[in-house]
Amino acid sequence: MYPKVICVPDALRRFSPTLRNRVNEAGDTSGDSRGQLPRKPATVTRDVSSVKNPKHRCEQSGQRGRRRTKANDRERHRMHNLNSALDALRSILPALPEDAKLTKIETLRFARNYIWALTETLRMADQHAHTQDYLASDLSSPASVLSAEWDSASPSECGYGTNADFSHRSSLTAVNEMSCRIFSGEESSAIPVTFCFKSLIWKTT
DNA sequence: TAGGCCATCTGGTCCT
DNA sequence: AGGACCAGATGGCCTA
Repeated sequence: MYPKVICVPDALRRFSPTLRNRVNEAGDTSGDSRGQLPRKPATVTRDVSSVKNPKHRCEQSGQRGRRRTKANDRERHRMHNLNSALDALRSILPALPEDAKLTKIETLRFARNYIWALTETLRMADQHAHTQDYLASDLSSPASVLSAEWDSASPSECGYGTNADFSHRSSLTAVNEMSCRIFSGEESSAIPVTFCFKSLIWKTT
């Protein structure tokens, strides 16, 4: 189903407690909260005269300049909306370890793979129900997936990838291997499927 | 210093 | 004409 596991060392850094502390110390909760300093205010425009690229040396006065400024504002607003949508997507994904924030591409990959994982869970639950009348509750509905619990698991338990896939990355950071068990309500009816947290992020199409 | 991620600016294209 | 969307370019910040 999934192709190869990709190695994203830079992204893994965000799971490091050390880096998380840096973020907290900076106190930056807006914009980029990945440990970088706050950006310039959105209303501050770039000094185009300092830009070397001729493309950026456009006339900023007169009607053309006003149109360009308005277009820039719209584009900024559009990108902010896009980022808000990404934040909304992050908010409904399972909690990350130590509040690490996924990058944009990681968020999209995680969401895609998480959807796949949920779909697989429902499919397996459905199969199980056919054989043992296992789940009387309506597991056929995605809304019935009430919670996701993270716990520790060895990479070999994940089912995707191999130990070798993770060993070199684990040496880079103090990342805990994470897995996700998806419940259908009561814990006693936990679907016997364990997903590897990192696999959901790193797996690509 | 290189590479990753990001915000922003910019001009082109398409649509209303 | 003006707005939305897109991709390229640029520079800042950060970590290894």
